Amino acid sequence: MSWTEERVELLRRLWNEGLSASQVAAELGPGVTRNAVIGKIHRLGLAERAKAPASPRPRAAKPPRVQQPAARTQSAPVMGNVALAYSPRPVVAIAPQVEEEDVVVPLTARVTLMELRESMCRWPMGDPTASEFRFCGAKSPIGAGPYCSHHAGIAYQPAQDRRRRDHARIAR
DNA sequence: CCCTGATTCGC
DNA sequence: GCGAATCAGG
Repeated sequence: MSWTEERVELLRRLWNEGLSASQVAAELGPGVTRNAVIGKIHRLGLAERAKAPASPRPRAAKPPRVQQPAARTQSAPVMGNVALAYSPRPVVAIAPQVEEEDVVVPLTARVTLMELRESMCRWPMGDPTASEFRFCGAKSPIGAGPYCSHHAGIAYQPAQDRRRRDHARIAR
């Protein structure tokens, strides 16, 4: 890939939005590294941003906050074609309202590609083409394999045992 | 270990 | 110009 005008503009916008280099790189698509972004940022001379907090790590949701805004203030009605409007992914994870959904073995984290670490289970969950696509994300043994113990158990089964097993639940 | 941006330097 | 490798730091 190359730094086309569009991509540079996107780079500028995202960078000025305050996204980190790695986040910008992720938005620009696979194949773009944070180094590439940082390099370009410097070449463009857009280094120091308005605010460059040293390490704005997303804070893990802490709030036992049980207070509900009595009536959520209506957000202003959006007008016009909003389909193409840029809407940055929330930098801070939404408070994990741990629904009782997947109470199955691995207390999965459900991570995005960006959030995926080497130590996390890469078991795909859901439609890879959908934006909601996530990986299991549960902790997987050090350098053991790509999956957590639960999914490893599913992935690596003796051929016989696997015959005609329930293939329905791909996302599990 | 996770991450951040900055710099260098061969290509 | 580009960006991987590296550095320095939280």
